[in-house]
This record gives sequence, C-alpha cells and structure tokens, in this order.
Amino acid sequence: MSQFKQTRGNEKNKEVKDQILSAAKLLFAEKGYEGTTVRQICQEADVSLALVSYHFGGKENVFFHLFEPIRQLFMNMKYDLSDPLCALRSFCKQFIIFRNEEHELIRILQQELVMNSPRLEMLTDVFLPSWEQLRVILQECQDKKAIGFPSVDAALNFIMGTLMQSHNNAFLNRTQSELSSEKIADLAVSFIINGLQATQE
Amino acid sequence: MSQFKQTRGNEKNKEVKDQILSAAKLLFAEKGYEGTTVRQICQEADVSLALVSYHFGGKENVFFHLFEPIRQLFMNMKYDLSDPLCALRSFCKQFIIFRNEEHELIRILQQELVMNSPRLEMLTDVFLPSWEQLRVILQECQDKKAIGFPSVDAALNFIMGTLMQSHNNAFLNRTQSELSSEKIADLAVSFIINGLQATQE
DNA sequence: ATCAATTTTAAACAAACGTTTTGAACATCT
DNA sequence: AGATGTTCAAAACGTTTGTTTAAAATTGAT
Repeated sequence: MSQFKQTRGNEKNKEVKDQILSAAKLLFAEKGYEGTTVRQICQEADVSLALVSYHFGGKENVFFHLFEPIRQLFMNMKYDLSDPLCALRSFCKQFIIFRNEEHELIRILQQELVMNSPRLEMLTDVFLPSWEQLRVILQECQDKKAIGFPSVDAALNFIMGTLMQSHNNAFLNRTQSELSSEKIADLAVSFIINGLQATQE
Repeated sequence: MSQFKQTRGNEKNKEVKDQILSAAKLLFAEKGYEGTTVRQICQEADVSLALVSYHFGGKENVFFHLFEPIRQLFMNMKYDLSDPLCALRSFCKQFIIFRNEEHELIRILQQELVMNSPRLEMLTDVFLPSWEQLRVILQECQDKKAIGFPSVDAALNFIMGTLMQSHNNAFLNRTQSELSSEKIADLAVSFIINGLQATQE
C-alpha cells in the first residue's frame, strides 16, 4: 500500500501514462507526428514499447489525449460582449498567455495545419469554440463600430494567423527581454490591434 | 529518330524526369515530404516505381532538384542600394511575386521549417543569399535613416515571417479580388512596410 | 498466503517504406 | 542488320513502422 511505485531512473514518480504524454508532446513538437516513432516516445518516457498501445490504444490516441485539456479549457471561455474591444483584447491576451504556457501544443497545431494532416478534423473540434468566440467578438466590434476592419472573416484570419505565428515574430516574442509575461502579452495585443486597424484603409 | 517517344496515357509528352518533379512538387506541398511516398509520386507521374531511384538516385534528390531553379534565381538577384527604401520595396515585391508563382515551393519550405526537417541545411543554402541581401538592404535603410525600426534582426524576422505566411494573410492575399498580381504585390509591400514602421514605437 | 486482475516485458507480427535487382524494350550508331 | 548503351517495368530486397501476442511480474483484495 506504499504511496510510491518503484521509482524508475531519475526519481521521476509520474504515472506511466503521464510520462508517455509528456515525452510525446515534446517529440511531436520537435519532430512532428509522423517524424516521431512510438519507439522514440517510449525510450524518452523510459517505458516499454507496448505500453503506448496498452494504455492509449495506439499512437494516434496519444496525440488526441494531448489536446483534451485544451478542448475543455476552450469550451469554458467566456467574454463580456458589452465592451467588445475589451473582449477582443482579453481574448488575444489569453491566447498569447496560453501560447507561452503550451508552446509545444501550438507548434504541433502549426505543423498539422501546414501539413494538411489527417488529424485536422479532430483539431478543428478542439479549436473551433475559441475561433467562434473570436468571431462573435469581432462581429460585435463591427456592429458597435468599436474598431474598423474590412470584414469579420478577414480580421479573424489576420488575428489568428498573427497569434499562431507570433512566437516567430520578433515583435511579439520578447521573452528574452526584461518584461514580465503579462507585459509581453499586453504589448502583443496592442501590436495586433494596431495591425488590424492599419489594414482598414 | 522520331522526335517523339511513345506517348504515354493522356498525350503528355514531358520527359519522365519532369513528370516526376511535377508530381513530387504537388504531393510534397500537399502532404509533406515524409507524408508523400515514392509510390504516390510515381503513380501521380504515371511512371514506374523504380524510376525515381534510377533518374534521381533517391527520393531526397528529387526534393533537392525542386529547389535548384530557385537557388540560381536567388543568387542572381541584385538591388540598387543608393535608394534603400526602394530596394526594400523591390525585394518584398519580387518575393511576393515569386510566392504567387511558386506557392508550392513556399509551402514546402514552410513545412520543412516548422518540422525542423533534416533537409533544412540544404534549404538554408538556397534561401540564404536572399536573406543576406535583405539584411544588407535593411542595414542600409538603418544607416541612411530611410525607415525606422528597432533592429535589423527584428525587422528581418518580421519581414520574412510576414512574407512567408503571407498567403495565409487575408490582407496580403487578395487573389480573388479584381486586382492584378502587380497591384496585389504593391499592396502587400505597403502593408509590410507600414507594419514595420508601426513596430517602431 | 493465495488467487485473480492488472501491468509490464520481450519477442514477433503484418504492412509499408525506399531502394535494388533483373531482364526486357528501346534508341542510336556503325 | 547487328552491336551497344540507355531506359523502363515487375518483382523482390532489407528496414522500419505501429501493433499484437504470450508469458512474466506486479498489485490488490480476501
């Protein structure tokens, strides 16, 4: 009834499933889904080869499990539409903070998008709620003339595209600077909203 | 001594090597390098499986051959530095036009970048010359105070990042509009340079 | 302590991959 | 026409992939 399983290797005490998920997240982000083998995952996780299929039922299910926390996070997001510009800032800021915390998942998502992967359908399910919320916010911005842009769809693409690639953008990714992540997110939000307005004319 | 080889299938008369290259370019852009099999390429090209290895010496060499014209194009680019802002506009415009003409190659490049592929070294060789030219242009812009930005490196990243992802950017990709590709390129250049200046303060 | 269920391991599995082999078909030159 | 080198197609090759199997080890309840 000991609370600890036999510690394996370097005093890690995580469950096997978590070890597999952590290793898979890192490897997928680094090498891509197809570029990562089950054997690599198990070696990195320091578990036996068969355990991926045993615990998750296959490599693809490991991938899906990685995004389960995100799905639930995104489904519970709510924004106050009475001040749509504030809601827009809040949305962007939350996304940027999320990106900083889960940059591996963002990187995986970018890979899957650019590769037209067969797993995009599932990823769409995960990210669609936040996408739709941004659309609602932008629609409200347009209705109340809180900010000007050509079309909701164009603004949606611009914002999501900028947010997604923002860790490659030197102006949105000053993590090496002296600023706190809060400040960085605020700066990035200003950059995006300015950019959005700059596209008006 | 007939000028035509036996026409195969639907009156295509391209060389086998070109057929393979065309099919590979399309499939790589759609499914990625690793997601594309030699068998798919040969089926799409309507040639026998062994011909990839026979003509090119392997799948990877097909990939390399796709970028050979680009390497030569980029090596011969020259810009007049006496007016660095004009040179910057010219550079961006040429890149956007190139992107419109060879969007498959750009897409492949994006994939390889985001996947950290083992072929990045070769791709770096291809694109480094234009990268360095842009750096020279930006340095000249900064020296002559032709345009303001925080640092050459940051501006470099911003411009290349924007140019690379520009086909996902609704404001840089109005191909469905009534505008000519020339006008589109001009608009995109203005967008980029405005964005660059907006990052100043 | 004993037994049943769960978890882990090592080995083997079929399928798919890029590549090579073999010989036939072809073009080209004398 | 005959010889020679090139190009092609079908089959097979050796790896590597994700997964499964079967036995061993571990766990938890009685």
